[in-house]
Amino acid sequence: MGATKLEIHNPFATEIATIAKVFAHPARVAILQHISKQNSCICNDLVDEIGLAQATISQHLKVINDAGLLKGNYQGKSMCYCLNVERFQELQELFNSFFNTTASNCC
Amino acid sequence: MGATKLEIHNPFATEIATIAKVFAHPARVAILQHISKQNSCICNDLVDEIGLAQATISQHLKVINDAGLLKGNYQGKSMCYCLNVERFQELQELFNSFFNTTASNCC
DNA sequence: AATTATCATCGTAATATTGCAATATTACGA
DNA sequence: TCGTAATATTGCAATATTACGATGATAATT
Repeated sequence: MGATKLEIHNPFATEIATIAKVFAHPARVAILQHISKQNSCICNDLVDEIGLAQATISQHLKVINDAGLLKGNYQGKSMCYCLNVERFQELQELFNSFFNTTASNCC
Repeated sequence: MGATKLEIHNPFATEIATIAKVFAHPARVAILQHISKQNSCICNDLVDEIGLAQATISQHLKVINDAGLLKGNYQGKSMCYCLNVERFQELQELFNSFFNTTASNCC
């Protein structure tokens, strides 16, 4: 007991929760903001900007990337991260469909 | 080390993360869906519907309630929960403003 | 008042997440 | 290919979250 019982919930609820988890940490929100603000950005900038260790930033970037939200390619010695805007907007629409259907069903 | 360094992040990022956390568990998403679908609903129904123990449902309801998303009042022997639609839409707008500003800033 | 039904809270165990140091990997220039 | 800079991965400690049984509180019923 104690573990999240993921399997018992309906797929849509699980999907929304999975997406929400990506945004459920201020460091990841800040990283997304910074990446989009900079057009492209390297991990080292984020370390300075966010104020966490390089290993920690890299770990958060992995979570964001696993959600499909990054496009990255090497530029010289460093990674150039860029927001995958299509995927980002896809998640926004999923969220909005949850919000809209839930709210409209209500009393 | 290991603890979430909440205090170092900008207030907007922290706010978005706090909101996202509410939706970051499938049980809470399912609870919100069920509450809105039923117009009003009592905790016992949720226990049957979601498949978690009463204490666990109650705990999730507290998280949802702390976010201002519930209107509840006693109805006979049981609590009648109802979605606070105004607050719900407020959170939706906050989310959308994050999505929109982040996406529009991008390369 | 005792009983019953319903929900909240407490205590605790199990699991997940966060953060960092140390180390590994990758890419490039000399 | 050696050295260096940048990022990823690993391992571990600290903290947070999730889940549930037990208990407590409240309201309607008996």
